[in-house]
Amino acid sequence: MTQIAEVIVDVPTMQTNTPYSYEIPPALVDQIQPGMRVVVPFGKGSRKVQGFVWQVDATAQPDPDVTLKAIDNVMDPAPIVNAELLQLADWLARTTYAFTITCLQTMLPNALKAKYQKWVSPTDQLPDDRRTSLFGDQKELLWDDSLPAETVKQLLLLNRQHLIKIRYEVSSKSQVKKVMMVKPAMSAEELHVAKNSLRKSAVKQIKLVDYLMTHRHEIRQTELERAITISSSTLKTGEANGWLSRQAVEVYRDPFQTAVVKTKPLQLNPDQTKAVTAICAATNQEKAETFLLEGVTGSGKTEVYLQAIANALSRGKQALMLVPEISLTPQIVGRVRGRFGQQVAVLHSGLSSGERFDEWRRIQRGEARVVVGARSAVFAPLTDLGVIVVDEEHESSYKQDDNPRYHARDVALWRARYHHCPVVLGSATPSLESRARAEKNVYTRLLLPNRVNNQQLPQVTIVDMTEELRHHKESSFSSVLLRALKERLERGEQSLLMLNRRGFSSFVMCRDCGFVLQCPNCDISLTLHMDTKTMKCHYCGHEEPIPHVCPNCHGRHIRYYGTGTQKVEQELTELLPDARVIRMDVDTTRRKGAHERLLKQFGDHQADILLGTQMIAKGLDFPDVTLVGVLNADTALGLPDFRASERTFQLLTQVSGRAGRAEKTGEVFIQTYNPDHYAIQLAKTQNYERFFGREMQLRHRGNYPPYYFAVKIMASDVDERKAAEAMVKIVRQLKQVLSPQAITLGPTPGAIARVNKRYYYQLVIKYKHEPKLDSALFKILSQAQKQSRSGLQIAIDRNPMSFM
DNA sequence: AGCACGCCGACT
DNA sequence: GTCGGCGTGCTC
Repeated sequence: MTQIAEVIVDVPTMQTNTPYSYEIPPALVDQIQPGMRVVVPFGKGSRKVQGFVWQVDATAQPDPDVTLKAIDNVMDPAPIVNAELLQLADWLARTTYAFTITCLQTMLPNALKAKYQKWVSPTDQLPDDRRTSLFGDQKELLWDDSLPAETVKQLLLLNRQHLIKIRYEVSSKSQVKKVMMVKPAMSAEELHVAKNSLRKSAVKQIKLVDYLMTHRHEIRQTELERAITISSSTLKTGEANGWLSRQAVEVYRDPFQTAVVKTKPLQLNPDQTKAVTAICAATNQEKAETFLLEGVTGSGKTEVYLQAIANALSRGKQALMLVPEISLTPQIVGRVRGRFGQQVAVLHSGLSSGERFDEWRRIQRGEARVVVGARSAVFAPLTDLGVIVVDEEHESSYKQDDNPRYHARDVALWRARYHHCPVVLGSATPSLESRARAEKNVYTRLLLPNRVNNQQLPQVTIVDMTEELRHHKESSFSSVLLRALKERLERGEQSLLMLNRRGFSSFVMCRDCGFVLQCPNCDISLTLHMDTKTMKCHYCGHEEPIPHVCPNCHGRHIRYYGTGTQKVEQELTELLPDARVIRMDVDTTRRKGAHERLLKQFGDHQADILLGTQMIAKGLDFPDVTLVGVLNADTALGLPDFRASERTFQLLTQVSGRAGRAEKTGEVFIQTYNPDHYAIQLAKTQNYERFFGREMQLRHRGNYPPYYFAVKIMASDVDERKAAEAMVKIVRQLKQVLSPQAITLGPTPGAIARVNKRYYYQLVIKYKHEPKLDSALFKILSQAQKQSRSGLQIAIDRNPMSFM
């Protein structure tokens, strides 16, 4: 009886988002297992695509109306997606409205994605003149986008006449790095004999034989060549003569540049001990308990994580620690590696695709038992988890903003249930969702109320900028902040200056007519960049020269407005000419490693002031920083989003925590135009509990999460009318299935109505219990697929991070 | 996605 | 009368 494999094919569409049945050829019967990649024929002709074996079924009842095709090839000797991750992919696809294939690909390193190539070759029937004009003396021709249109036309015609053959090649992008190793293949005595038969002039060969006689272990070919200055041809001769053997050995690319300094567990304070004990108990009892670990900056959360991980390891289990990308600094990685050494694998965006793949394989093979990484590391192929840590659990970067729109925290909770292990959600300012669950005892709350060594909380001053504006000329710096900065310079202490968000600043406006330079593709003003002397669009990347004359009224009074980091830097050098300033924003950290380099410079006291965007608020530990200034606390508050206050509070609390460590008390200045706003007032005293209470009231009153679930539906099209029409149709359709309790907001144009020449419309639905919503949304997606040819795109975001 | 089929306009 | 334009439907 023929066996049947259910295969998820690499064709990301709604219609193909289901397993397809294939016959397993007899030769592959005992090889094919779920989770392996295979090559299958798909569609008409001989087109081949990659697929994932979803299920192998010996007793499947195939649809008698379709004749099954057979699997072409197996791409892996063993499954690369285990049973757990297959199940997870299925769950992800169902909960995020994404294709199963997209979910599978998201879980795996990019190196395992399929690479497709199409090759054409002439048949015997192809006339010789056509053959030479197309193929020259080549046997095969690569058919890709680089082929001229004329050639493509010809090839299509010839294919219709069956005069050429098309071969589809599916391969893995992955490249296992190999190095050539050399080792002696003869005994020292035999080599001695060989040496005597050599001519005196064969200097290099004699050198090689001498080396082989005295060094009996395996060595890298490149190392050997360098050590005794011989070339590879000498080695080849040596191999031919049987002196040595060469072998290509698989190696891992080592992403760690720095050496590890071994560290010991630190002494815990009573609160930490309580937390560690609780987490360890859950690990030991194999209980999928979720802990919410609340502790301000400097309260020693990391040490709790490390000891919980150590316990899991001591039980023979593995551990996963998620950290927001932005905080995944060498400092934090070093701390984990210092404790657990070679067992640690790190996954973050700074790795090359090869390095990432190698780290992934180390995990897959069980060589790495602790994984530290950003969002996508939540899919690390660990098979026996003892604890999962999600640090800074409130961070919005845990949510992926394209398909699959998953939240790493949710995936972590899923995996914990699967592995029967605890999850530790750590934060100084938990998300309202998590804190609310702790309130209802769904999560176990663990508190670290004190800073280690009882450090003082910083002194926070709120500076009313409207007041400042009345007394002084327009400046990014209030007089109090400026005075404080000068003091630090005199005392040789360091300061952090944070500018809230990059985009809302530094635009160009004409003083005469009020014209603001806009992006031609998006509905947003262009931002001034002094370094490149251009105007840039932060959404589509459009770039154009800085105008000196107003394009609208041709007046010459065109001026810069707002504050960007560059402008502040300039202002700073004017106000404090002696200060050494490091600017850190998306522009200065774009290059690989730039982020770390700047931080190291600052840590080494090569600068007095670190000026930057949000990225300076996270995961930095600089003991000599005694002043933190927030230049514009409320840019986020002005946004029409239900999470605006939460974000502002979190950011201010976090950045304030950067001031003053050890014996030096820190000072914080928060400049704002909304000095009485509760998010700002409560950040001043770092009173999370009061903020939580206040914000929950507002969320309750406004029917917002966590009291309501939400789903956001976005439609976009180059034709504005089509996007709007689609949205209207969707609303009408949804209203038929929704109960009267559901609340719909919109449809409205997107916060930025046009991005990259596409118009955006969106709709948010708030609901508590809508059993028919899910299937209605899937129906909308499959209907939209039919229109996708015309350019209409529909995206669904469940539990969106914002309603904008 | 990508391939084939199928139905209308400008050419030998 | 045909070539080939791209709208539509389907892929085990």
